[in-house]
Amino acid sequence: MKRNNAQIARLLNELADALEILGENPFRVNAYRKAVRVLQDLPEDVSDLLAREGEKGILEIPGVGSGIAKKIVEYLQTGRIRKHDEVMARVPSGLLPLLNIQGLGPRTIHLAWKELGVTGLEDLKRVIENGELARLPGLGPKKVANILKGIESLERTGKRIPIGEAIPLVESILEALRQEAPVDQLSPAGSFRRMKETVGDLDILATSSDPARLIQTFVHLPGVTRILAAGETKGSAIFEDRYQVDLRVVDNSSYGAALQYFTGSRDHNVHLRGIARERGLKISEYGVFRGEQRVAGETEESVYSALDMLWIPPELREDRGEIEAAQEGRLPSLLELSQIKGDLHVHSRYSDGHSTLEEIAEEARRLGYAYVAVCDHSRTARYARGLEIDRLKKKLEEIRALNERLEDVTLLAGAEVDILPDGSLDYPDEILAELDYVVASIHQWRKKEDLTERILRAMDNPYIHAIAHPTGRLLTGRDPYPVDLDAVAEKAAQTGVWLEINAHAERLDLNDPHILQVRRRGVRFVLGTDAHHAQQMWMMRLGVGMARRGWLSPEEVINTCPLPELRQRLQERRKRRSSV
DNA sequence: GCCGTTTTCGGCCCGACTGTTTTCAGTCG
Repeated sequence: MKRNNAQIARLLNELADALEILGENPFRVNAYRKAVRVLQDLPEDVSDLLAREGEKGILEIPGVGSGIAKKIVEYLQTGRIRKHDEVMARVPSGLLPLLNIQGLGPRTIHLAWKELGVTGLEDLKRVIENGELARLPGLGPKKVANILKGIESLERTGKRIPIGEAIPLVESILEALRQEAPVDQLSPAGSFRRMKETVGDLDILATSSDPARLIQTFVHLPGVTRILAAGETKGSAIFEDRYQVDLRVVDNSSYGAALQYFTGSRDHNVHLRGIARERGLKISEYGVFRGEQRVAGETEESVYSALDMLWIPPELREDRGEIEAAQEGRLPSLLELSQIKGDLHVHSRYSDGHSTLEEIAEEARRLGYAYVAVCDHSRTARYARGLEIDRLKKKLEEIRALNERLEDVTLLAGAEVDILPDGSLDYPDEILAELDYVVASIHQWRKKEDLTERILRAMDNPYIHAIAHPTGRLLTGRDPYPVDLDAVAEKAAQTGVWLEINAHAERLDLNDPHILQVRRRGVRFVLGTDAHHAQQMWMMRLGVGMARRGWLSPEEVINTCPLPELRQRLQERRKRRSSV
């Protein structure tokens, strides 16, 4: 996210928190939160936008009207937002984080503050312990116990879950429910189904001949450490002290409406509801209604169709233009996992991977791939047992020999070559020329170093095909390194270098906002799992998820090519550069 | 605070669940 956008989003979010605790009009609070989400998603820094188009450009950001536009401009000019300062002066800052406690909302925080003088977490724990909180009107022992558990849960984890971590859990739950309970239809929903890079709660939707029994089975599955709710239509449980999973059971006639509703995103649904209202329709999780009459709901297709639009793939449902595209019949034909012909970034035992070439080939065959590129680290990457040239040559020989024996799958001799501080590459050109496929990447950099120039220079080398994990971010813990992605994308389009969508669960780099930012420049993308064990090659589906969220069609992704075409393209890149 | 092919004012998604209630408020998604 752009720096000014991130800062303004943070201030507006604080402002929203504080106003909520003060009891301000919830719609106003919501307007701030909406602006926060839009700013976080905006591909351009608002200062650039202001410089280029003036305040009118700011006003064109959806969800930003005159009030918030003024605050954005004020921040850019003074570094502050007066309204934020004023409101923050009225609310103890220690109260804001309390909104993250499950079971505790703004009304109760307000009450505890005004009645008991609570100004932070320590105060809150005190009035829970001494029983004061439970004596407030509307509260009682059970609510307070619930809040206490919310505090414990937040102190234990509180973090969003990477999608790659959620997938095995959700699939094991779905499997268990199919085996042990009366289920008919069953699907994940929520941000998990939209393949967001991190998910909060996990949502599952089902139909059943015996909903009560299904819900009871669910909340008593192995792994459940706490039951939050178990009603007629909804069960909610914490798995392994960490993952909240909600199961909702609905009637077959409203399954599609419920799936649509619980898949979200919230912004997508709000937008849909607005369109429904204009047409005298009402959408709920039970269906689409005209007055009392249900006009759609059995399938998701029927819901979208009732609003005169095409069914929208879940990965697009973020209110980023997909609704307009669906109305105008111009939704993209999205990349599918089944179209991926090979993995173009896997490590072997030669460097820091754990699988042999045979094991990698076998897994590729099992996944139905035609090829897989084994890209081990180059010599400078000593921490990762990067290959000296003699070992690289030995690997080349082994790959050639193995390819003689392999029938369905071809191994491509590759390397993940470090881009050195001066922008040169970690192997000489004559060595790179012997390799089928070369990705270049940065693993070491100085604090505050702007890496743009280094990457741009590397792209002048005719022997590299792609830039691996172009922003260097790690999903949990490390921000992107300072790099001007627009400049990189522009050069990539010029030179025919591809940009990697690194599908590793800990990276997802590029992610969907990055992809949306750069794809309009006409760059091509390549997917690689960066697997360090053959068993990690399943993560390709995470990369496909990012690509779909980035609106990519198969033509934009190199590894949808069959092997002969891929070889041709690999050669073209080298010819193209040498003829310039 | 935002927004507008019925609106520049009056809406803004809305239902489930729980706990505290004696008909509903708070929280959540």
